[in-house]
Amino acid sequence: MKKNSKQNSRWMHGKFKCNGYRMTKAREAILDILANTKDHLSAEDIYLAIHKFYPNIGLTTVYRNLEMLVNIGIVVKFDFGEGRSKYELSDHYSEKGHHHHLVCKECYKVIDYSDFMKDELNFLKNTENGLSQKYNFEIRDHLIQFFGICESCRK
Amino acid sequence: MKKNSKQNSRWMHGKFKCNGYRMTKAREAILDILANTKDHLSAEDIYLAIHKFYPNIGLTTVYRNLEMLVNIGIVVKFDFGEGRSKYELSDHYSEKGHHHHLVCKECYKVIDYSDFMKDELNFLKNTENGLSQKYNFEIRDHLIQFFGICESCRK
DNA sequence: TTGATAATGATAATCATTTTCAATTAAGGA
DNA sequence: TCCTTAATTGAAAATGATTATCATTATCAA
Ligand SMILES: [Mn+2]
Ligand SMILES: [Mn+2]
Ligand SMILES: [Zn+2]
Ligand SMILES: [Zn+2]
Repeated sequence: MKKNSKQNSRWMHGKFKCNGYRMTKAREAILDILANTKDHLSAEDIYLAIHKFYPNIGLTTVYRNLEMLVNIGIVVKFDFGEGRSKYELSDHYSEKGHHHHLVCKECYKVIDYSDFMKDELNFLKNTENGLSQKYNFEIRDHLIQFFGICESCRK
Repeated sequence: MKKNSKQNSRWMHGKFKCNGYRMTKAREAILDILANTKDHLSAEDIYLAIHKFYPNIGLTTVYRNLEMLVNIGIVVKFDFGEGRSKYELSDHYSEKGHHHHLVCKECYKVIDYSDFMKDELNFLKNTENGLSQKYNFEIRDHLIQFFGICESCRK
């Protein structure tokens, strides 16, 4: 596992405790993997990565913990159309910060972008206000994705 | 099935033929169901609806045809986080026109909206231009969804 | 150190979606 | 209308991701 395992476990400890959860090796390891990749990983990807260091942590545990981490808002789950979910640290806990995705319909490559966020914010502020009012719907999150063909698939 | 089966089959015929596909009872029926609902239906929903009129059309056929209809752009497939895909006539072939969705995280109710499309268009034009240029990515579609809590789940 | 209980792992079960393959059918020309 | 042929279909089995079970283990506040 990477260098900053210790730090991670520390700042997470609080978050976990106040939700009635315990800090375990598996959770530490999952967060570590996610904190040290720029990719969007499947449950199995994470399982395999962890398996090298902790061969006794099972795929089931990875699934269970990912669900929990998604619930408390530390991890985000995505469906890019591949037939299995991909996970990533949520904006607030990631170096990436708030961002969205370009998804290649051909090879499923995913590109993070955080350009034009000023425009987005502007658009969302107005739209979210209007929608939540009109439909009496309390908006919590938004999902924005662009689908198309990536550079290498175009050649 | 509903009244306008005949019309549907007619305007579709052309689209199918020029793609090398044939017009079959199953396809006619699927389009009929989709054209006459405001809901977002799962493959099984569609299968069950068809089954009343054509008890010999199987779920497999529904899946196969939905995939084909998605490929030629007549139907759109959505993942609202429920664990199974939902289908809807694509904007161009639906009375709804271009729209997006509010999805309740609690009960998975889906609300169609087509408000603030002027703002959206404005935002997208600029953003899509910038992104496709910067990442050398040919944008084909966009997905915008708002997640939150619906009126009845809030009570 | 200990007790209550959260968490785990191996396994089996679910469940949506696909694959297989032999039988059927749509469509265009004779 | 009749034929030919390739597209389409249905039943059944297979796949593959995710979840449920349950006995065992680990965490952590007291
Ligand atoms: Mn990302
Ligand atoms: Mn819709
Ligand atoms: Zn690609
Ligand atoms: Zn709801």
